[in-house]
Amino acid sequence: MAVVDRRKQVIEAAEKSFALFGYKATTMDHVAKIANVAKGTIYTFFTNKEELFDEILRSVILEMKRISEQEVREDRPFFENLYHSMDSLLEYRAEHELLIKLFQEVRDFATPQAREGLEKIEHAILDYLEKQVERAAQLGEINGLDPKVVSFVILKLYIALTSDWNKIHDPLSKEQIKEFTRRFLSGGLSPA
Amino acid sequence: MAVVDRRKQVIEAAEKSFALFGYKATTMDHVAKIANVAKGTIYTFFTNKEELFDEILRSVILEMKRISEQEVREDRPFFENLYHSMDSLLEYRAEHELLIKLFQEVRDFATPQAREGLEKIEHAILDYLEKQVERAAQLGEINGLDPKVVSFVILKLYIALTSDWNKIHDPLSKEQIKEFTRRFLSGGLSPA
DNA sequence: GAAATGACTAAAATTCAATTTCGGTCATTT
DNA sequence: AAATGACCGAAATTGAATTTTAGTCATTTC
Repeated sequence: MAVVDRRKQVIEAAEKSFALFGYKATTMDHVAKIANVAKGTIYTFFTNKEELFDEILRSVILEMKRISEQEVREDRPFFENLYHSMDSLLEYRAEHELLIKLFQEVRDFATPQAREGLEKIEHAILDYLEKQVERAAQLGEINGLDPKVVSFVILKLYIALTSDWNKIHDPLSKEQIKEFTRRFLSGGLSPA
Repeated sequence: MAVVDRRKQVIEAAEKSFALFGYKATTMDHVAKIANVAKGTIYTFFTNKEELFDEILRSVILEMKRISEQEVREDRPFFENLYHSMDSLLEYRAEHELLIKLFQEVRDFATPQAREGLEKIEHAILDYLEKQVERAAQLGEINGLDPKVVSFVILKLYIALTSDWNKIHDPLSKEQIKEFTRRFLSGGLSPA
């Protein structure tokens, strides 16, 4: 198109700035500058800073959904799909600049908007996980425990192994995590 | 005894004050006042405020150990013992004034000493849990997954169900938690 | 005349010096 | 020898002055 797409410019600038400086330290003036746009222009597309942030989050969530769906094959067993989904999801979570920055911000400054943002992402993951769990339950691949609780516990399990664990021990390798979750989720603690 | 036990007076005063005001808001002057003792006297027993706090923590940990051991019968199955231990432990954690105050303090002020205190307690629980898990593994009651990881995951599972869950949903009843953990730990997600 | 601008405002955040609080000491008292 | 509490310096708190920033809107641009 002949005229520049200012909305896109704003979004791209905001993506960069939020990922680089986090929510609090991103100023609307700065976003406008990077976007090569006057500040007022931002407000013709987004009612305020939080809305702009929301837009970025929405696209992150969409991207995460796309990534994890890539790993799912309808004909593969639930555990296989689950492992690949969680693995790529948590890798994304651990490597995406914006998410890293938001984690830091929550830890160091407790910025409410950053916390809420991460909660939204976690919620989206849970929603998606729940659907997979429900499907597996219907196919009789897993037992009938409440899918809401099951998906919640699965997510917490993965976070425990990939991140909480590292606060007191050396990180587990991907192979160790895969092996542990496979055995733990498929048979619990019962002897083989 | 004829002479008053000043050490005991100090400890009791500190227990009260830490439980009532948390770490940061407890002043040595105030502890001295409650204990009916001059401030200098405290320093003949404890080198500094952190040491005094540590003394209180140590007795809390001892009390938790006592409580959870009360629930363990060598002749009962591992899962039974585990459930009763965790249940009483987490109930204690949720009801003990000092621990409640420390959780608040970590949440609201991020006081390092309060955080470290809670970490010490969690570590003590993990140590104890690990021993139970090792014993059960030796008896062939559970499989041979790494006891360190298993106990870590068990603790995280209980915390997920008894406290994390409540941040987004109505609390689960004790019965629901018991039933879920029993089925989940003994058989994973596999169909019955 | 619709879209874009950027100077402007009110509110929020930051700074910093003055003041207060508090952990820890130690000369004196019991 | 044990206990005390006035005292000290460091750290935390306060609040007034200053700066920053989200959001507005009269003006300009195309």
